[in-house]
Amino acid sequence: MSVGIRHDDLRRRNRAMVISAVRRASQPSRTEIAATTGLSHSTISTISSDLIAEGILAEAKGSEPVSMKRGRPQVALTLEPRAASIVAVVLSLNSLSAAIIDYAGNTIVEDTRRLVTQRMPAEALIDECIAMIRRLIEGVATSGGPVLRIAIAVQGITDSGSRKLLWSPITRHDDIPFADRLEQEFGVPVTVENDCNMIAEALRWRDPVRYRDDFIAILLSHGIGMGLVIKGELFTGTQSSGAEFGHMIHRPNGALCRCGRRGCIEAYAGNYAIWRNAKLGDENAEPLADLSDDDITALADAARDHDGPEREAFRKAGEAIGFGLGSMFALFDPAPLAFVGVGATAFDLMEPHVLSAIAKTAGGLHSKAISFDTEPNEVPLKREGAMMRALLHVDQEIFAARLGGATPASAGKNVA
Amino acid sequence: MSVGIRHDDLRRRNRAMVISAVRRASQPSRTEIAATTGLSHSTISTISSDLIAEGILAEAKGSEPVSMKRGRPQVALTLEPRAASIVAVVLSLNSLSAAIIDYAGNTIVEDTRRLVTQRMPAEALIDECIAMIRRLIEGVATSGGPVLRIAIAVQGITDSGSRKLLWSPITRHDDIPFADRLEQEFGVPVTVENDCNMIAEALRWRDPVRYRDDFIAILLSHGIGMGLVIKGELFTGTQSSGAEFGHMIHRPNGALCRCGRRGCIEAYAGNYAIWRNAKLGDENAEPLADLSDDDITALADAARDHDGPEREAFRKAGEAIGFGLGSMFALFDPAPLAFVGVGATAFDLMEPHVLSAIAKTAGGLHSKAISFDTEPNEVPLKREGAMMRALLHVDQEIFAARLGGATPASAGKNVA
DNA sequence: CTCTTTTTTTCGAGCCTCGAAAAAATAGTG
DNA sequence: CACTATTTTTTCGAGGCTCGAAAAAAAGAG
Repeated sequence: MSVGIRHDDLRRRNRAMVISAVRRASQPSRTEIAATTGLSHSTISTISSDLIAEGILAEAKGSEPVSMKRGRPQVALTLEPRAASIVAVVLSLNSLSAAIIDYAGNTIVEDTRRLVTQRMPAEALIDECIAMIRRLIEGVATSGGPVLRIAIAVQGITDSGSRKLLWSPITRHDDIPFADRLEQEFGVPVTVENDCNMIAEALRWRDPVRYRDDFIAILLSHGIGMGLVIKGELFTGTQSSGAEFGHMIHRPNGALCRCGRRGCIEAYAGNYAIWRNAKLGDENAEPLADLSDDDITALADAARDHDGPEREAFRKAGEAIGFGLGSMFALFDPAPLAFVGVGATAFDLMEPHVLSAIAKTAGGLHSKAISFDTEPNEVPLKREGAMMRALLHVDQEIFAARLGGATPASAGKNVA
Repeated sequence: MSVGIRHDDLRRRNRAMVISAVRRASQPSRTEIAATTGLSHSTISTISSDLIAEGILAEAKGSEPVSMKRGRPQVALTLEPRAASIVAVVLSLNSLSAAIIDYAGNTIVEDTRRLVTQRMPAEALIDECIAMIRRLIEGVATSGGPVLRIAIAVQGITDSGSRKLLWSPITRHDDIPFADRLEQEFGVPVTVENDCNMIAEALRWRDPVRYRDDFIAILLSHGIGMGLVIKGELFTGTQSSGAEFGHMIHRPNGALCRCGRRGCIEAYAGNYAIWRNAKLGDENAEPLADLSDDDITALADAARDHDGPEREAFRKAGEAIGFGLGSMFALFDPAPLAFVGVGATAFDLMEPHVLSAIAKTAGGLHSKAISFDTEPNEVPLKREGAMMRALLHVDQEIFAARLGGATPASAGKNVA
């Protein structure tokens, strides 16, 4: 059971609230923070002056004095960019990219490389990550705050502790201990998380009005991924990263899936499945290893142009997604949807079939709560998501907990 | 966003911890509470003497001095039965039952009636509840603490605020405002919740070792219901009680379901579906309104006795449940399962097919985490679940929040 | 009867948040 | 340009809460 609240937890939590309020709002004043947190002005004043003294927050000097009201003007608080930095890594099929990002969320430097991930040993994958991160860190050695966290977004299933890549389509190897190895190497906490979960995290920050407490991000690419936010929390499995929408069963004993099983949603709606249905008309054909985005847009163009196997393939994909969503909605009710990835460019071909399938399910009851949005480019979302995860960790676990003025890492600046 | 922690929240939360520790453990001493909550002995001492002074807890006098160690013996703390009482109501197809239960969880008085729920107007359902509760309360007017909460467990879907019965197989009417009407009538907070969720809550208290942070209770009866606990929390929909396992889609456009749609799991695994498959062999036949338990056990006996349509019907049921579980496990990983209700007596007929279906899904990966347990009698579980919900509310929301010595019920004592 | 051991209570110290009042900083006003 | 009204931020004392240490309480052991 959860443990009692000690006296020092209180400060820690309220510091976390203040930091979080500053990260969320754009340059809030102390008064605004008091309003959103419900804490008193005196408390906010104390905490924020501590945070400023510690070099975590700063007063925004040169900004617009937007108020134009009478009275003492509000002073906007910002995150101090040099308080820390983090590394966001995105590892996908045949591609690795990494960026160093400051505490305010500005990218300082980034790099991308093509790899042949499926032919590399597990160790080589780890080594490539380490090498890229090391190059980036060395390149910016002098500027910026200390790196306090590394977050990796990866295609595949990770453990619920975000330490290992349990299974991934980008490699034949299992249980790759990214977090342990990178922590050894850099002496900084590291997490590996599912890329679709990171996409969901990113959407929340991009459009907090639309994507608030409950929404679903579905990645339509070679496979089908999902990131799920329910009741304000990223939804993960109890043992793994979970939320494997693509491997819910659409038709028992149905089409052959890349995972080796049959009837998964992905086996109807993944790019390889659409291609297979359109070109081969054989649900049991071995899935292709990779397809270019152009292959898919070509299929979509053909489907838009004339009736035929292409159009039918997209219909089947939409149907599989719709029934799958209907089953999910039976569990937790409908929520706004974002379709991400190259498949989203063809979503117009699937949408009517998605909707008609949902209408045949329990989810159809509240179909007003369903809305679709599409975002073809998933890459920046993955990076933003990993970035936000890392920054939030620094906010909540590191900076909120620095009590008593003892600020070990950052060379003597605060303490006043 | 969540609000900052005020100074008085601290006491409230720690009082809640202490009460919860006493309810969970059997008669813990102050020392044990300090250990499980992580709070200091002095804090526990202060809080528990407050709670005793307020008449919420009591020292167990006549109990066994079980220790036999040296030193000052521990004094066991108990819940004071007369601190409060609650009403637990269970409303099912053609049956209404209610009980008054004291703060320690002992049933003081109970009653059950048969009703013809499907022919009653919505108002009549509410009125029957009110009448039964009123009779019970008047019967025990003098003894026991004041009624502080009423919890109703009902078949069907409720709203996420637990105020209304949105839809139910027991009546043709929708949106029945049980909570509002009963609150008006009794002046006490009331909740209506899905019965399967209450079953899950009850299992947690019956066997906290097996059913801890993650487990699934599936009710096999006329329809199929589910109560889901994930990461220690009862899982509900965002707008409704959710967790409608029975209406996940097993076969798109498949068998006719009681809900009017097609291919739901329930349309293969509900009692009416098994009966229909065994007797009529027609998936499209209109579902029967009701079946007796004997009808099902007769089918099960026949299926055990010889191969034939009965055995095949149970096979189809097991398959539907298995694929459904597999799809759920794709979302949040496998968890221990409890099959509850009359269908559980026939679970031996379904189990191999459930397992073989799961093995064909992503859930099959971690099949070691799956364990089955059966409990044929769901009625006491529903009542216990409703009881625990009500008691926990009193613990957490009412008694934990009685701060500042203002204890209306108990005459002035603490404050020192 | 005294000593040892364990539990529970008491007491002062140290934090934390809060409200009220003071200080700071600006726009309006004549 | 001095003064006033207004709004934000800081300061300060009060009140609460938890904690650790020490004291008190309540047994069994010898």
